[in-house]
Amino acid sequence: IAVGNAVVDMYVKCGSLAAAREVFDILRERDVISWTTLITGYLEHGCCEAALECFEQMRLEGIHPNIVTIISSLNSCSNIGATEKGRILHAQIEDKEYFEKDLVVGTALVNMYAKCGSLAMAQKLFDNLKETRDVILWTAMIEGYMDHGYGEAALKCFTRMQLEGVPPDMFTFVCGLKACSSIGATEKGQEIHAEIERLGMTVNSLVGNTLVDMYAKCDQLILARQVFDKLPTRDVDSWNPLIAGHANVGDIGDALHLVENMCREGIMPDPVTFVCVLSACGHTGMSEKSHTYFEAMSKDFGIVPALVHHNSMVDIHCRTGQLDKARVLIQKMPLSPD
RNA sequence: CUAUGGGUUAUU
Repeated sequence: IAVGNAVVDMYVKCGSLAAAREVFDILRERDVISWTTLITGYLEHGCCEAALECFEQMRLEGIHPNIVTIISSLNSCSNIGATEKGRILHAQIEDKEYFEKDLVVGTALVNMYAKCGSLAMAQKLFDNLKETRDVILWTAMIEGYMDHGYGEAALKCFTRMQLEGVPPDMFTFVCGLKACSSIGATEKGQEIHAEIERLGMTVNSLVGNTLVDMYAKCDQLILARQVFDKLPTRDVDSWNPLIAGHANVGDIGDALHLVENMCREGIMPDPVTFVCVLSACGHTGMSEKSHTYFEAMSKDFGIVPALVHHNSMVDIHCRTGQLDKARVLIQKMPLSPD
């Protein structure tokens, strides 16, 4: 049975969920590890509903979930915002008081409640963990506040973490910067920026790109540009926030210049770049130009317009009062409108 | 050394 489980796990880790399922289905015996391996496989492939169905199926077949199964399933709930199911899983933990104080279980619970927007519950469990709190737990809590519109609370949490002597890592910095973006806290952003510089973490492309995004979202385009210019490597994800920043303040000309410069450096626009460009058209009422860019997307750059792009086109025509045209666009969409 | 915890950019 351990060999069979290892084979299922191997296929999961190789990214072949179908093969994993096939082997799982012909196993002569299945234990809690077989099921948990499959459930985690669905989770890792983003099939969270399937993962949760699998959890139910397992119970129907009389296999009792253990704490690992629960942690994995809590993650599925986090990813799809399945609060009720998450609450039920939480209640199903045997030795709940014991496991709530376990860092891994506690973090999975805090993360689940935070992602589902039950911040009070997340905070309560977080407080309960007291001495053992590590950077991952802190980051889950900060991200929860940040993602639900509580930028101030997120920053307070970020500060408290440092006061308690837990050093932030790149994930924490990214959350802190996003919290600044969400409330336009330029000064706090600069403070965090200075710290990132001190630690030499600007060489990390994720952190560097997030800094550009933070300044751009705070409408500090000059500062955004300064960070951008100092990035050791620039990819499309470094250009996009800068382009979006200009697009959002209505600088369509500057936004387009940036796109040109990017192309000149050999970096091709991606679907996000075009959302920025189309959004800029919307903000400046350029409904005619938008068709040019929309067509160039597939013709010149080989990017198949996604739903967001079609939605942007609809938005542009609504903003310019061309509701009839917007209606036609919706009707003629090659994708099903949302 | 068969399964388990946090991550960046865009439209409404």
